[in-house]
Amino acid sequence: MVKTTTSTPPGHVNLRMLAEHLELSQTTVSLVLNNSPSAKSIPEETRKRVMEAAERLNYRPNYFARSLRQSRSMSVGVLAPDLSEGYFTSVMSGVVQELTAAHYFFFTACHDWNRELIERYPRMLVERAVDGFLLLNTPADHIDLPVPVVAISAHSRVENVTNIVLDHHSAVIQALRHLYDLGHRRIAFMRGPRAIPDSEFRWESIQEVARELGLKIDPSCVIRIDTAGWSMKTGYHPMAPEIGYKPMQALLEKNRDFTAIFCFNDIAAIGAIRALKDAGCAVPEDVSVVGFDDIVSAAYTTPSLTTVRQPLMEMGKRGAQVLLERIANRNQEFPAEITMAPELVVRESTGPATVRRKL
Amino acid sequence: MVKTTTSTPPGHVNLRMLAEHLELSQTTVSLVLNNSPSAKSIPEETRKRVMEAAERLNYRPNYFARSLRQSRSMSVGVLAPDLSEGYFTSVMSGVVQELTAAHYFFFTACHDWNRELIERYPRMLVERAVDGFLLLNTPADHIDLPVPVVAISAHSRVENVTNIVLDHHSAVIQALRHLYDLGHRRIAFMRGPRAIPDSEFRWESIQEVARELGLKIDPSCVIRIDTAGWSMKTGYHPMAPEIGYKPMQALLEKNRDFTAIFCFNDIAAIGAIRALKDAGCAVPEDVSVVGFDDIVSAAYTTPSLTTVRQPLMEMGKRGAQVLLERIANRNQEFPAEITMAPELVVRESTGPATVRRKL
DNA sequence: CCTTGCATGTAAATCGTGTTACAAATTCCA
DNA sequence: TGGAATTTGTAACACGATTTACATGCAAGG
Repeated sequence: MVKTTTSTPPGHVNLRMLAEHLELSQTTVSLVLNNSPSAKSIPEETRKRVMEAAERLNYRPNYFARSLRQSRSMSVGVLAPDLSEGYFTSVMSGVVQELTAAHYFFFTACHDWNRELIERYPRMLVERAVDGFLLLNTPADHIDLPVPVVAISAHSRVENVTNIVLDHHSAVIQALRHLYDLGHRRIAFMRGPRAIPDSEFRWESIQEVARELGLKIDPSCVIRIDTAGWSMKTGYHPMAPEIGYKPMQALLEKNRDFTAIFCFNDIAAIGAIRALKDAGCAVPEDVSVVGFDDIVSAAYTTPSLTTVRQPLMEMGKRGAQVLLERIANRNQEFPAEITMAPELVVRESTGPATVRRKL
Repeated sequence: MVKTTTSTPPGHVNLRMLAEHLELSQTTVSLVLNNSPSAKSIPEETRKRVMEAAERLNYRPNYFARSLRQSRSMSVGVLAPDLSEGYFTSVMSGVVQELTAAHYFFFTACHDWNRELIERYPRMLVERAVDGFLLLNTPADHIDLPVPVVAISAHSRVENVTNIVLDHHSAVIQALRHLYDLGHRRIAFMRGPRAIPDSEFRWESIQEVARELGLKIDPSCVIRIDTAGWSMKTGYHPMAPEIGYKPMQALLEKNRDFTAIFCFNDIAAIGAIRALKDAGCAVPEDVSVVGFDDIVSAAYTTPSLTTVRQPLMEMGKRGAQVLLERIANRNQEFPAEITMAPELVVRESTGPATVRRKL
């Protein structure tokens, strides 16, 4: 009995077959198809024959053979904490546009904040010969890779890494100025988890801007998103609003002496609003809430979210552009940091500070 | 002058170098490392030497050479409409768990409902020798692929495709029964976009169940999510709540004679609630809203969403399991369809039907 | 007549691994 | 002791495209 399932699809034609069909050598055909510089001596007539035959026989160069030879894969690795709502989704929508246009595909790897995975996945992807890396919200400090790396929302000054960062100072100024102008003086803060690179930078900007505005930060009004227990293995979705609900609830139990809260991101803000509501606080009448990111849902929640818009899609787009640029011209200079401008979007979750009765 | 930049990283050791170092042939080394059956004659002593040297020299087989030879890639292709909030994110969280555990990576391609891309991307990924496909929410009718395919939330009876589907009949019974028991008799429906495979199946179940319950469906109370204008190229995020906001708004302008609405998904429900609120209708006092999916945000919106929980993560998990199973045993029987059970989650967006004044 | 240059290509090496077919040495056994 | 079987390995090819180095024929120029 004959094997009926061949590994290559039946009609699949390779370079040798194409060359035989044309009664030319593989070299000639290859040179023409790749429009190689040393093919300039090949007459137009032959070129045309080759192109037509390739088209007609539906010739597709074997991806692995080609990659083996050129040692490049036309694909990049994307390293992210998780496939969370909001951040990942928004950034990637920009990334996808650019990569697709350049005929690049991408591998996604989720490290789930696991230190070991943050180091292992890049190595595994290098073995798969990705041409470059896109790091989303992932510390790049201890990563040493033989290919270009672009880190979005990270701040590591590492050779070989281009950082795409937000102007946090400007972001914080806009948010706090807005609250200040509404009369808020006692503002609570929900800091981001330690693992996220932006967290510390944002917090430093907050302290700085608070000083500039003459705002006192009451340590008992500062809470922090806790990543303990985050794990995809448990099936727990890491970026659920719960991350904001819990700390908000904890804060409300010990201290209600604030009229506004500045949350680390929109997801957490949605959770925080829910916690406020469950505790009998109206938003924005009793407490104003400011989020961060401006995810797509932010405009549709009730109340809709006042938030600092991070141009996530543009950051993804820009990041991918730079990466592709760096891949194409490996030995060229490249920017070490690109700063993007945030923009405050005022919606319903903030309002004038009112003198409240002690709840 | 000597080339200083070699294509392979300096310390990178290949099979030849490893063999030379061991003073053995490449064959022997290869046989041992792959634990090939014809290697059983190689003495334990030699095996051990080989393994140790490979470990010590940190030998990594070249991915392309290996794939070229074996024509398999240890990666699968994921085809989805977009990287939307909710659906994609939830399903993929399950998929990632399984693939990662099996040392598989995946390419993601977004077809954006473009017919041509739905056919082209699979071909491109086949060229990259993915070992199988996972189709998310994507029609598989006209796809003919030489590798195993698992379609999640599609209903195409195509040879070679395993479908992971929800029991829509059960889902609709639970939702409509719930509304019926709350006294609702005039129920509006927001149908899904034509492009999404689930849309028609869901709608058929709705008509069927409505008959069973003796509910009349008023055609003027049936609206439909419109995909016209969805496009990633425009930067418009396809799965924004806006998809529900607009049709709801349109419905309210011409007809307010209903006390509940059953939305195609949670994202649309969030948009619909917003539209209701903007039109002066309270949820659930004036209109009850039922969503579909139970995305992570559903529990945190205001009001929180009554919705039919689709076990998206489990569907992704199960889909990936089946795919890996099929890849491992190519010639084996496999299930053509796997049905998952939905579950109604009652929250705040539904309440008793009240006799309302004509608005 | 001999060299040079150009046009038009081709043979063969290369990338790194997996695998088939075979060789040399040793042991076994009647 | 001669032949078969087993052990221990190796040479060489396949995978499919790219690329270097070289070949051939022909015209021009000295």
